[in-house]
Amino acid sequence: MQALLLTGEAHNRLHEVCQRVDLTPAAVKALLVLSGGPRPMRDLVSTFRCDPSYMTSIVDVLERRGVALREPHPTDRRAKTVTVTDEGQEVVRRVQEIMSVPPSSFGVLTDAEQRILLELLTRLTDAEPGIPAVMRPRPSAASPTG
Amino acid sequence: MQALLLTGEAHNRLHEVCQRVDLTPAAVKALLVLSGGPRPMRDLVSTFRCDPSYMTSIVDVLERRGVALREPHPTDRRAKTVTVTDEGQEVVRRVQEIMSVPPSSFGVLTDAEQRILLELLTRLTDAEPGIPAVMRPRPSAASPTG
DNA sequence: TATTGTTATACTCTATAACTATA
DNA sequence: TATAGTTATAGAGTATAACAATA
Repeated sequence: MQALLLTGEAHNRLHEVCQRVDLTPAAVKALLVLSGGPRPMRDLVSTFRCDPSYMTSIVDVLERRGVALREPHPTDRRAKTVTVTDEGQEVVRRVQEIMSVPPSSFGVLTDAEQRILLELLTRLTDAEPGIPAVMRPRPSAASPTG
Repeated sequence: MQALLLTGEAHNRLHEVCQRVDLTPAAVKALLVLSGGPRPMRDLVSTFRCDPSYMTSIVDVLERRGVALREPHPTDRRAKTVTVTDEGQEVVRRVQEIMSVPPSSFGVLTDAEQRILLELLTRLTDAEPGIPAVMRPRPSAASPTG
């Protein structure tokens, strides 16, 4: 199961990931959402419920880092779509690999208990509107660290 | 059960709490830890793994707001202990009351499932070092909002 | 010499206001 | 007139460096 509880070990792990891939936490989250397919900035703004100016600065980071690209929107000339580059997809894979290893504390639960926890959390997050699909819990083959 | 998953609704709730009690999120967290009894600044610094200068500014907020007090440490004259005032204890009660109502998404789980989730999360957080007692999950009489 | 805490400062994160271009 | 996005700027949040007092 994914490192869902951003507390203790998993919280530190997110910062570790950001250093490893040389991106800020906000940029990593935006990149994960974008890995599902190109989107106009305004979609990102509504997904993250942030100010448009802040999203501009986040996408600036993604472009400077070479992991995403602004492109003209096909039908609306005011808008720009943001697309993940090949290097960006590689970064996404690295992030998901690191974050999919559960914190070592998961070792105190049996496999059956981990499956139950996963199911309950999945239903819980499904019932919360506005959580992007890539950030919802889902199964993983990995075993706990530590 | 407490609003443990700081995602979606519960995340917004924390910000709502901060506005209601006129404190920053960091100050609320420090106040919760201090409600367990007076502590020297250095303890808070190690609990929150932050810089001492930042803890100085957080305790400044608590003192200006009248919810905590710096007092001389009984044996170490370099140190200061931080104590919650009566008004501070009242604020703690209000914070705990608001945060103990589970997000409405918990309504998708049966009571039995909520108890299982609580047990699993309790064991998980018990296995994570460095999480202050007041921030661990625990039972609550309240029903989900919404 | 090491530790507790503060001050001054700087850097990161995020929002507001004013603006351009397009719908 | 309203919407998509940018720029410039300001405000929170958090850290680093230098320091005073005490251990």
